[in-house]
Amino acid sequence: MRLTTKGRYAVTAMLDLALHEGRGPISLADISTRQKISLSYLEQLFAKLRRNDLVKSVRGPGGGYQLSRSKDSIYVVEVIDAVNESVDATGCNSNGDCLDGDACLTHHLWCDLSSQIHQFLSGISLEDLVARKDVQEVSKRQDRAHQLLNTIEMEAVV
Amino acid sequence: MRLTTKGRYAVTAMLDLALHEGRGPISLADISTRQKISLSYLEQLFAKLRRNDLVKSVRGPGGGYQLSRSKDSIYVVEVIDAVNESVDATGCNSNGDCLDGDACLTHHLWCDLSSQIHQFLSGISLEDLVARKDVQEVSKRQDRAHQLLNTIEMEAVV
DNA sequence: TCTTATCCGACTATTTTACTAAGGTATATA
DNA sequence: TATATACCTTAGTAAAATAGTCGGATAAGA
Repeated sequence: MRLTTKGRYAVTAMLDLALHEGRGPISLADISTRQKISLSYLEQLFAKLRRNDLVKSVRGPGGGYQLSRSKDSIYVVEVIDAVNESVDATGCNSNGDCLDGDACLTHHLWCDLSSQIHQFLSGISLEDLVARKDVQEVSKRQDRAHQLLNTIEMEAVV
Repeated sequence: MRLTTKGRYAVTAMLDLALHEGRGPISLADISTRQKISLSYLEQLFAKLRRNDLVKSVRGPGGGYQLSRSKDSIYVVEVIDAVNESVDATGCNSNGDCLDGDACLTHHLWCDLSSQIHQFLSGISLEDLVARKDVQEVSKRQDRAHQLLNTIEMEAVV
Protein backbone atom coordinates (compact mmCIF):
# COMPACT_ATOMS: atom_id res chain seq x y z
CA MET A 1 0.00 0.00 0.00
CA ARG A 2 1.18 3.44 -0.77
CA LEU A 3 -0.29 6.87 -0.41
CA THR A 4 2.09 9.47 -1.75
CA THR A 5 1.90 12.84 -3.48
CA LYS A 6 0.51 11.14 -6.58
CA GLY A 7 -2.77 10.25 -4.91
CA ARG A 8 -2.79 13.45 -2.89
CA TYR A 9 -2.23 15.55 -6.03
CA ALA A 10 -5.06 13.74 -7.80
CA VAL A 11 -7.54 14.36 -4.99
CA THR A 12 -6.40 17.95 -4.60
CA ALA A 13 -6.82 18.62 -8.33
CA MET A 14 -10.25 17.01 -8.39
CA LEU A 15 -11.28 19.10 -5.41
CA ASP A 16 -10.02 22.20 -7.22
CA LEU A 17 -12.31 21.28 -10.12
CA ALA A 18 -15.23 20.78 -7.77
CA LEU A 19 -14.62 24.14 -6.09
CA HIS A 20 -14.49 26.07 -9.37
CA GLU A 21 -17.35 24.27 -11.04
CA GLY A 22 -20.01 26.22 -12.93
CA ARG A 23 -17.75 28.67 -14.72
CA GLY A 24 -16.97 26.40 -17.64
CA PRO A 25 -13.95 24.15 -18.03
CA ILE A 26 -10.90 24.70 -15.84
CA SER A 27 -7.47 24.59 -17.47
CA LEU A 28 -4.66 22.54 -16.00
CA ALA A 29 -2.55 25.70 -16.06
CA ASP A 30 -4.94 27.23 -13.51
CA ILE A 31 -4.80 24.18 -11.29
CA SER A 32 -1.04 24.09 -11.67
CA THR A 33 -0.53 27.62 -10.35
CA ARG A 34 -3.21 27.38 -7.68
CA GLN A 35 -2.07 24.02 -6.28
CA LYS A 36 1.62 24.33 -7.21
CA ILE A 37 1.67 21.07 -9.13
CA SER A 38 3.85 20.68 -12.22
CA LEU A 39 1.73 21.08 -15.38
CA SER A 40 3.13 18.05 -17.19
CA TYR A 41 2.65 15.92 -14.13
CA LEU A 42 -0.96 17.07 -13.93
CA GLU A 43 -1.42 16.11 -17.57
CA GLN A 44 -0.30 12.58 -16.78
CA LEU A 45 -2.61 12.34 -13.81
CA PHE A 46 -5.58 13.70 -15.75
CA ALA A 47 -4.99 11.19 -18.53
CA LYS A 48 -5.69 8.51 -15.93
CA LEU A 49 -8.61 10.38 -14.41
CA ARG A 50 -10.16 10.71 -17.87
CA ARG A 51 -9.64 7.03 -18.68
CA ASN A 52 -11.48 6.27 -15.45
CA ASP A 53 -14.38 8.52 -16.43
CA LEU A 54 -13.92 10.90 -13.54
CA VAL A 55 -13.41 14.00 -15.73
CA LYS A 56 -14.21 15.07 -19.26
CA SER A 57 -12.09 17.40 -21.34
CA VAL A 58 -12.73 20.30 -23.69
CA ARG A 59 -9.96 21.05 -26.17
CA GLY A 60 -8.89 24.31 -27.65
CA PRO A 61 -8.75 27.84 -26.23
CA GLY A 62 -10.99 28.35 -23.23
CA GLY A 63 -10.95 24.58 -22.82
CA GLY A 64 -9.98 22.49 -19.82
CA TYR A 65 -11.49 19.85 -17.60
CA GLN A 66 -14.80 19.32 -15.87
CA LEU A 67 -16.09 16.67 -13.50
CA SER A 68 -17.88 14.01 -15.51
CA ARG A 69 -20.40 13.45 -12.73
CA SER A 70 -21.92 15.57 -10.00
CA LYS A 71 -19.53 16.12 -7.13
CA ASP A 72 -21.74 14.34 -4.63
CA SER A 73 -21.29 11.09 -6.53
CA ILE A 74 -17.48 11.11 -6.84
CA TYR A 75 -15.68 9.56 -3.88
CA VAL A 76 -12.11 10.05 -2.77
CA VAL A 77 -11.34 6.36 -3.05
CA GLU A 78 -12.17 6.40 -6.79
CA VAL A 79 -9.73 9.20 -7.43
CA ILE A 80 -6.91 7.42 -5.63
CA ASP A 81 -7.69 4.16 -7.41
CA ALA A 82 -7.69 5.96 -10.76
CA VAL A 83 -4.06 7.02 -10.44
CA ASN A 84 -3.04 3.49 -9.48
CA GLU A 85 -2.46 4.06 -5.82
CA SER A 86 -3.81 0.96 -4.26
CA VAL A 87 -5.56 1.21 -0.91
CA ASP A 88 -4.75 -2.45 -0.32
CA ALA A 89 -2.44 -3.04 2.62
CA THR A 90 -1.78 -6.72 1.99
CA GLY A 91 1.18 -7.97 -0.01
CA CYS A 92 -0.98 -10.27 -2.11
CA ASN A 93 -3.77 -7.99 -3.33
CA SER A 94 -6.00 -9.67 -0.77
CA ASN A 95 -5.62 -13.00 -2.56
CA GLY A 96 -4.36 -14.78 0.55
CA ASP A 97 -1.37 -16.32 -1.22
CA CYS A 98 1.24 -14.17 0.50
CA LEU A 99 3.33 -17.09 1.77
CA ASP A 100 3.89 -19.83 -0.78
CA GLY A 101 0.32 -19.89 -1.98
CA ASP A 102 -1.10 -19.79 1.53
CA ALA A 103 -2.03 -16.89 3.77
CA CYS A 104 0.78 -15.42 5.85
CA LEU A 105 0.45 -15.06 9.62
CA THR A 106 -0.76 -11.50 9.43
CA HIS A 107 -2.83 -11.71 6.25
CA HIS A 108 -6.17 -11.09 7.92
CA LEU A 109 -4.84 -8.14 9.86
CA TRP A 110 -3.90 -6.35 6.64
CA CYS A 111 -7.21 -7.28 5.10
CA ASP A 112 -9.01 -5.69 8.01
CA LEU A 113 -6.86 -2.59 7.77
CA SER A 114 -7.49 -2.33 4.03
CA SER A 115 -11.24 -2.48 4.39
CA GLN A 116 -10.99 0.04 7.21
CA ILE A 117 -9.20 2.53 4.96
CA HIS A 118 -11.40 1.73 1.99
CA GLN A 119 -14.53 2.31 3.99
CA PHE A 120 -13.26 5.63 5.26
CA LEU A 121 -12.25 6.97 1.87
CA SER A 122 -15.33 5.71 0.07
CA GLY A 123 -17.51 7.58 2.54
CA ILE A 124 -16.16 10.96 1.54
CA SER A 125 -17.37 12.66 -1.65
CA LEU A 126 -16.00 15.77 -3.31
CA GLU A 127 -19.18 17.49 -2.18
CA ASP A 128 -18.36 16.61 1.42
CA LEU A 129 -14.92 18.17 1.02
CA VAL A 130 -16.27 21.31 -0.68
CA ALA A 131 -18.63 21.79 2.25
CA ARG A 132 -15.83 21.71 4.81
CA LYS A 133 -14.91 25.00 6.42
CA ASP A 134 -11.16 24.42 6.36
CA VAL A 135 -11.30 23.60 2.64
CA GLN A 136 -13.29 26.75 1.90
CA GLU A 137 -10.80 28.89 3.77
CA VAL A 138 -7.77 27.44 2.00
CA SER A 139 -9.60 27.79 -1.31
CA LYS A 140 -10.40 31.46 -0.71
CA ARG A 141 -6.76 32.16 0.07
CA GLN A 142 -5.68 30.40 -3.10
CA ASP A 143 -8.20 32.28 -5.26
CA ARG A 144 -7.01 35.63 -3.94
CA ALA A 145 -3.40 34.73 -4.71
CA HIS A 146 -4.40 33.48 -8.14
CA GLN A 147 -6.25 36.68 -9.06
CA LEU A 148 -3.38 38.78 -7.84
CA LEU A 149 -1.02 36.85 -10.10
CA ASN A 150 -3.33 37.38 -13.07
CA THR A 151 -3.50 41.12 -12.39
CA ILE A 152 0.28 41.40 -12.30
CA GLU A 153 0.49 39.48 -15.54
CA MET A 154 -1.97 41.79 -17.25
CA GLU A 155 -0.04 44.85 -16.12
CA ALA A 156 3.18 43.32 -17.43
CA VAL A 157 1.54 42.89 -20.84
CA VAL A 158 0.40 46.53 -20.87
CA MET B 1 2.58 7.04 3.95
CA ARG B 2 3.70 3.59 3.04
CA LEU B 3 2.95 0.15 4.28
CA THR B 4 5.15 -2.38 2.54
CA THR B 5 6.77 -5.71 3.30
CA LYS B 6 9.08 -4.02 5.80
CA GLY B 7 6.28 -3.23 8.22
CA ARG B 8 4.45 -6.45 7.43
CA TYR B 9 7.60 -8.50 8.05
CA ALA B 10 8.17 -6.74 11.36
CA VAL B 11 4.66 -7.42 12.61
CA THR B 12 4.77 -11.00 11.35
CA ALA B 13 8.08 -11.63 13.10
CA MET B 14 6.84 -10.10 16.34
CA LEU B 15 3.72 -12.23 16.16
CA ASP B 16 5.91 -15.31 15.62
CA LEU B 17 7.75 -14.40 18.82
CA ALA B 18 4.47 -13.97 20.67
CA LEU B 19 3.19 -17.33 19.44
CA HIS B 20 6.30 -19.23 20.51
CA GLU B 21 6.78 -17.48 23.81
CA GLY B 22 7.60 -19.44 26.93
CA ARG B 23 10.12 -21.83 25.47
CA GLY B 24 13.11 -19.55 25.85
CA PRO B 25 14.54 -17.24 23.24
CA ILE B 26 13.62 -17.74 19.57
CA SER B 27 16.42 -17.55 17.02
CA LEU B 28 16.05 -15.45 13.89
CA ALA B 29 16.93 -18.58 11.90
CA ASP B 30 13.71 -20.19 13.14
CA ILE B 31 11.63 -17.15 12.25
CA SER B 32 13.39 -16.99 8.91
CA THR B 33 12.40 -20.53 7.90
CA ARG B 34 8.90 -20.33 9.37
CA GLN B 35 7.99 -16.97 7.86
CA LYS B 36 10.24 -17.19 4.78
CA ILE B 37 12.00 -13.94 5.49
CA SER B 38 15.67 -13.49 4.64
CA LEU B 39 17.83 -13.90 7.76
CA SER B 40 19.99 -10.83 7.11
CA TYR B 41 16.93 -8.74 6.49
CA LEU B 42 15.45 -9.94 9.77
CA GLU B 43 18.66 -8.92 11.51
CA GLN B 44 18.22 -5.38 10.25
CA LEU B 45 14.60 -5.25 11.35
CA PHE B 46 15.37 -6.66 14.80
CA ALA B 47 18.12 -4.12 15.31
CA LYS B 48 15.42 -1.47 15.06
CA LEU B 49 12.96 -3.40 17.18
CA ARG B 50 15.63 -3.75 19.87
CA ARG B 51 16.51 -0.06 19.76
CA ASN B 52 12.80 0.65 20.29
CA ASP B 53 12.68 -1.65 23.31
CA LEU B 54 10.20 -4.05 21.76
CA VAL B 55 12.45 -7.11 22.04
CA LYS B 56 15.46 -8.19 24.07
CA SER B 57 18.21 -10.44 22.81
CA VAL B 58 20.25 -13.34 24.22
CA ARG B 59 23.55 -14.03 22.47
CA GLY B 60 25.30 -17.29 21.93
CA PRO B 61 24.04 -20.82 21.33
CA GLY B 62 20.45 -21.32 22.38
CA GLY B 63 20.07 -17.58 22.21
CA GLY B 64 17.64 -15.50 20.24
CA TYR B 65 14.98 -12.90 20.86
CA GLN B 66 12.13 -12.45 23.31
CA LEU B 67 9.43 -9.84 23.68
CA SER B 68 10.59 -7.19 26.13
CA ARG B 69 7.06 -6.71 27.45
CA SER B 70 3.99 -8.87 27.80
CA LYS B 71 2.20 -9.41 24.51
CA ASP B 72 -0.96 -7.68 25.65
CA SER B 73 0.94 -4.41 26.00
CA ILE B 74 2.62 -4.38 22.59
CA TYR B 75 0.54 -2.80 19.85
CA VAL B 76 0.84 -3.23 16.11
CA VAL B 77 1.32 0.48 15.55
CA GLU B 78 4.48 0.46 17.72
CA VAL B 79 6.03 -2.30 15.64
CA ILE B 80 5.38 -0.47 12.39
CA ASP B 81 6.70 2.78 13.83
CA ALA B 82 9.84 1.02 15.03
CA VAL B 83 10.90 0.04 11.52
CA ASN B 84 10.34 3.59 10.28
CA GLU B 85 7.15 3.01 8.39
CA SER B 86 5.16 6.08 9.13
CA VAL B 87 1.41 5.77 9.50
CA ASP B 88 1.09 9.42 8.55
CA ALA B 89 -0.82 10.00 5.31
CA THR B 90 -0.04 13.71 4.95
CA GLY B 91 2.88 15.03 2.96
CA CYS B 92 3.98 17.34 5.74
CA ASN B 93 4.12 15.04 8.77
CA SER B 94 0.89 16.65 9.90
CA ASN B 95 2.62 20.00 10.23
CA GLY B 96 0.19 21.76 7.91
CA ASP B 97 2.91 23.35 5.80
CA CYS B 98 2.30 21.24 2.70
CA LEU B 99 1.86 24.16 0.33
CA ASP B 100 4.38 26.96 0.78
CA GLY B 101 4.17 26.96 4.53
CA ASP B 102 0.40 26.80 4.55
CA ALA B 103 -1.99 23.86 4.55
CA CYS B 104 -2.87 22.39 1.16
CA LEU B 105 -6.48 21.97 0.08
CA THR B 106 -6.68 18.40 1.26
CA HIS B 107 -4.49 18.61 4.35
CA HIS B 108 -7.26 17.93 6.84
CA LEU B 109 -8.52 14.97 4.86
CA TRP B 110 -5.13 13.23 5.16
CA CYS B 111 -4.96 14.15 8.83
CA ASP B 112 -8.30 12.48 9.41
CA LEU B 113 -7.20 9.42 7.47
CA SER B 114 -3.98 9.20 9.44
CA SER B 115 -5.72 9.28 12.79
CA GLN B 116 -8.19 6.72 11.50
CA ILE B 117 -5.39 4.29 10.63
CA HIS B 118 -3.47 5.08 13.78
CA GLN B 119 -6.48 4.42 15.95
CA PHE B 120 -7.13 1.11 14.26
CA LEU B 121 -3.57 -0.18 14.55
CA SER B 122 -3.07 1.05 18.10
CA GLY B 123 -6.14 -0.88 19.18
CA ILE B 124 -4.65 -4.25 18.26
CA SER B 125 -2.12 -5.93 20.54
CA LEU B 126 -0.03 -9.01 19.83
CA GLU B 127 -2.23 -10.81 22.34
CA ASP B 128 -5.28 -9.95 20.25
CA LEU B 129 -3.61 -11.44 17.19
CA VAL B 130 -2.49 -14.57 19.02
CA ALA B 131 -6.08 -15.13 20.12
CA ARG B 132 -7.42 -15.02 16.57
CA LYS B 133 -8.54 -18.31 15.06
CA ASP B 134 -7.10 -17.64 11.59
CA VAL B 135 -3.71 -16.79 13.14
CA GLN B 136 -3.72 -19.98 15.21
CA GLU B 137 -4.49 -22.09 12.17
CA VAL B 138 -1.75 -20.57 10.04
CA SER B 139 0.64 -20.92 12.96
CA LYS B 140 -0.16 -24.61 13.42
CA ARG B 141 0.46 -25.26 9.74
CA GLN B 142 3.79 -23.45 9.96
CA ASP B 143 4.89 -25.36 13.06
CA ARG B 144 4.17 -28.70 11.41
CA ALA B 145 6.18 -27.73 8.34
CA HIS B 146 8.98 -26.47 10.56
CA GLN B 147 9.21 -29.67 12.59
CA LEU B 148 9.15 -31.75 9.43
CA LEU B 149 12.08 -29.74 8.11
CA ASN B 150 14.00 -30.28 11.34
CA THR B 151 13.38 -34.03 11.20
CA ILE B 152 14.67 -34.24 7.65
CA GLU B 153 17.72 -32.26 8.64
CA MET B 154 18.47 -34.62 11.55
CA GLU B 155 18.19 -37.65 9.34
CA ALA B 156 20.53 -36.06 6.82
CA VAL B 157 23.11 -35.61 9.58
CA VAL B 158 22.77 -39.27 10.60
C1' DT C 1 38.37 -23.81 21.00
C1' DC C 2 34.60 -24.72 18.10
C1' DT C 3 30.01 -23.69 17.10
C1' DT C 4 26.03 -20.95 17.45
C1' DA C 5 23.94 -16.90 17.32
C1' DT C 6 23.49 -12.00 17.79
C1' DC C 7 25.49 -7.64 16.12
C1' DC C 8 27.19 -4.16 12.67
C1' DG C 9 28.29 -1.65 8.50
C1' DA C 10 28.74 -1.29 3.78
C1' DC C 11 27.22 -2.32 -0.59
C1' DT C 12 23.73 -3.20 -4.48
C1' DA C 13 19.97 -4.43 -7.82
C1' DT C 14 15.47 -3.10 -8.60
C1' DT C 15 11.51 -0.33 -8.37
C1' DT C 16 8.96 3.77 -7.72
C1' DT C 17 8.34 8.61 -7.56
C1' DA C 18 8.00 12.92 -9.37
C1' DC C 19 9.18 15.00 -12.40
C1' DT C 20 11.10 17.24 -17.46
C1' DA C 21 11.31 17.34 -22.55
C1' DA C 22 9.48 17.23 -26.84
C1' DG C 23 6.59 16.66 -29.54
C1' DG C 24 1.59 16.03 -31.68
C1' DT C 25 -3.62 17.02 -32.04
C1' DA C 26 -7.96 19.46 -31.71
C1' DT C 27 -10.54 23.75 -31.68
C1' DA C 28 -12.06 28.50 -30.71
C1' DT C 29 -11.28 33.07 -32.15
C1' DA C 30 -9.30 36.90 -34.89
C1' DT D 1 -7.00 30.50 -42.70
C1' DA D 2 -3.69 31.61 -39.31
C1' DT D 3 -2.66 31.25 -34.64
C1' DA D 4 -2.84 30.67 -30.07
C1' DT D 5 -4.61 27.72 -26.60
C1' DA D 6 -4.88 23.66 -24.27
C1' DC D 7 -5.32 18.84 -24.37
C1' DC D 8 -2.76 14.46 -25.34
C1' DT D 9 1.21 11.10 -25.57
C1' DT D 10 5.67 9.01 -25.18
C1' DA D 11 10.15 8.81 -23.58
C1' DG D 12 13.62 9.73 -20.46
C1' DT D 13 15.72 10.65 -15.78
C1' DA D 14 17.50 12.02 -10.99
C1' DA D 15 16.63 10.83 -6.47
C1' DA D 16 14.90 7.97 -3.04
C1' DA D 17 13.32 3.78 -1.01
C1' DT D 18 12.97 -1.22 -0.86
C1' DA D 19 14.61 -5.52 -0.11
C1' DG D 20 17.82 -7.47 0.14
C1' DT D 21 23.37 -9.54 0.15
C1' DC D 22 28.02 -9.98 2.07
C1' DG D 23 31.71 -9.98 5.23
C1' DG D 24 33.12 -9.89 9.44
C1' DA D 25 33.03 -8.90 14.76
C1' DT D 26 31.38 -10.20 19.30
C1' DA D 27 29.61 -13.15 22.93
C1' DA D 28 28.51 -17.39 25.16
C1' DG D 29 27.67 -22.26 25.77
C1' DA D 30 29.52 -27.23 24.72
